[in-house]
Amino acid sequence: MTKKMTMREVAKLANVSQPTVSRVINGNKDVSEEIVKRVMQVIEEVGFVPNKTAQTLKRNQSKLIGISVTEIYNPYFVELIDHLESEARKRGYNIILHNSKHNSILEWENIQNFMARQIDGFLLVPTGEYNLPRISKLPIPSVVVTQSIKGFDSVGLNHLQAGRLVAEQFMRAGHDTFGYIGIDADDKFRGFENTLYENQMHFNPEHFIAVPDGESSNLLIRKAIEGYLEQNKEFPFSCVFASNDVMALEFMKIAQERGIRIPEDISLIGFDDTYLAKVMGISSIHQPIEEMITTTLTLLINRIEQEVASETVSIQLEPTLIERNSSRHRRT
Amino acid sequence: MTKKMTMREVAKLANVSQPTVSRVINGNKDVSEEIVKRVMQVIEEVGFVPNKTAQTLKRNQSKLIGISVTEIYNPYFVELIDHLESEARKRGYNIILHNSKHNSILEWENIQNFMARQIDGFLLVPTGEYNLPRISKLPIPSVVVTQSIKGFDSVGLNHLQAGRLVAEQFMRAGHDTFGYIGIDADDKFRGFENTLYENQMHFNPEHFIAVPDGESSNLLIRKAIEGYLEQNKEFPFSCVFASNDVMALEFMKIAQERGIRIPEDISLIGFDDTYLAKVMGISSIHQPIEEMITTTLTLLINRIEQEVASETVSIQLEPTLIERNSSRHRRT
DNA sequence: CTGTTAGCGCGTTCAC
DNA sequence: GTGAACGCGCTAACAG
Repeated sequence: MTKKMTMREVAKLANVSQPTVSRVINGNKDVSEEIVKRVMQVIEEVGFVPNKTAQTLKRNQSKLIGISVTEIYNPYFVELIDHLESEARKRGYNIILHNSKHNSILEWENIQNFMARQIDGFLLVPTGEYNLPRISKLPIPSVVVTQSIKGFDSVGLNHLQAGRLVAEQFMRAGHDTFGYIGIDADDKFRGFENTLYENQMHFNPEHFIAVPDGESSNLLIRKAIEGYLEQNKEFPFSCVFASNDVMALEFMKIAQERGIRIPEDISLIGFDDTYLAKVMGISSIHQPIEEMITTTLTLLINRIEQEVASETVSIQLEPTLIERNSSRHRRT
Repeated sequence: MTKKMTMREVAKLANVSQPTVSRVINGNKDVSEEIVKRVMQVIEEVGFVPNKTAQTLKRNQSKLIGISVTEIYNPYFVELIDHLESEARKRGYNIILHNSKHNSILEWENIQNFMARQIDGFLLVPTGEYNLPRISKLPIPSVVVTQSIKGFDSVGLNHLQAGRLVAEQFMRAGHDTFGYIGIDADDKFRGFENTLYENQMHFNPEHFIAVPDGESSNLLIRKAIEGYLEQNKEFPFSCVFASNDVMALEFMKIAQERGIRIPEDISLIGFDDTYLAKVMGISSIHQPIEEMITTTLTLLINRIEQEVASETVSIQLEPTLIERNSSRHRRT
């Protein structure tokens, strides 16, 4: 256990002044080769690493970006975080991850902590509307990911279009009774429903399997679906759209246990196109995660570096439907 | 966008000196009620949050714990991170997450970054032995999780015992040809193999399906298993132990595609007891994650707070076998 | 080219 | 009880 080194100690060992060490580290050209070599030598030997916390204080920027997600048991968010970390690193930033667990109070605590840690800006998968007003008053920029919100910088998916893609696919395959599994009647549901209406089809509200809001707990999802089955004896539809892959997977398992064949008896399409869908052969709406991350980061970093507060930007990316076995069946 | 506040500005607004604000925030008793109220009032109004980066500099402790994992696509690590975050928060610490992606170079960079960010200590799921010597020379404490390493503070699972449990279960069910899917002949494999030998059974080395080291990529795992099948026409064993749930799941999928029934034709036991195993009904070795986290954090925080360098501690937790459908079949 | 000086926001002596 | 002065490790401005 060697001691923690400071620039002053390095300076002493190299027989130079402390600011000179700073110049060497920051690649300032105005230092003689001779001294650069001497200083680097010492740095190597003692394993000196500059104290970013002091740099932050001095430069008034931490090169830290916060990300607050609502949960991490949904593999979609894991992918998001993973890509974000790599991409941010490439651009010279580190990330601080916080999980709000669908809890607005916790979300606000997380953001306070972001502020305390002097992050330069943050990304947010919001728990709801609750904190948005205060967030917009914060002295640092933020971008909402996954959803697009008016009046906020945000990068999301065109959920209406996603619902439309699914509806069209189901209709094309000859279905005329439709099911939905999700938390509430959000945009992806509306896109789904509207498209059906536009085509003289009908979505029966009783075919909506409502899952309680909160973490993607397999148990809760299972309960919701089984509860639904108890009331209805069987699934009164020939195809179903699940609002995320975790729900789709759980539906598939329950169907299998009951001897319901997928896709022959019921076609299934999920959402997020996570590895769960890939492994299990579940058709799913693909979100362009990488594009989403690069777009989001570019936007955020622009806000950070040019403090000019211009109009808020709300970007929508386009979904695509990845077809796999779970919906490869044509009804006749 | 209000401006970022400092103690000095709060002090001015409350007509007190900056140190007084500091006292109020840190709950110092020697401040008159009157002033406490006045200062708190201002703090509320302007939304002041103390700058932790300055506190870190002054106090020489950041209340930050680093965690470096080798991957995050294995749900086991996600659970680990999630529990760690909550538990650390309870104890007044935040965490910084880094992913080494099974890359020792990256791992070292991550650790350097930890140092730069002034973390107080860190947890490590090591990529291998490569960085261990330098890590032990660092001026801050660290604890290895998931494995127990001699000469290091570490908290791991008794992998030998885990392998033993699986072997015993398979033998009890009447199997006499055994398969294994994993990266190399690690402890869990050795425990498995040894137990077989002790019982006059034989593990045929050709029944070892080797998966390349690296991220738990479903694709790589699939390739490895399919490659094995090509060479052997069929699986030459009636039961198989997979060294993590991701591999177990992939094996199960491939078996299903080939019409091999699980558990009737082949019994399957996985490792980590993640939600993948739960959802898919795969038997699995359970790691007591919560106990592991609390033990690890207690150890690390002790090291942080009492700088007395005593003997290194190496703790092994006991695994349990969770039986599900994938191994519920008795051979006769 | 290099060293001296000042100050980022905060906590911690010290006087008063 | 409260304020003035100092310093944590670093960068930036200015001398020389």
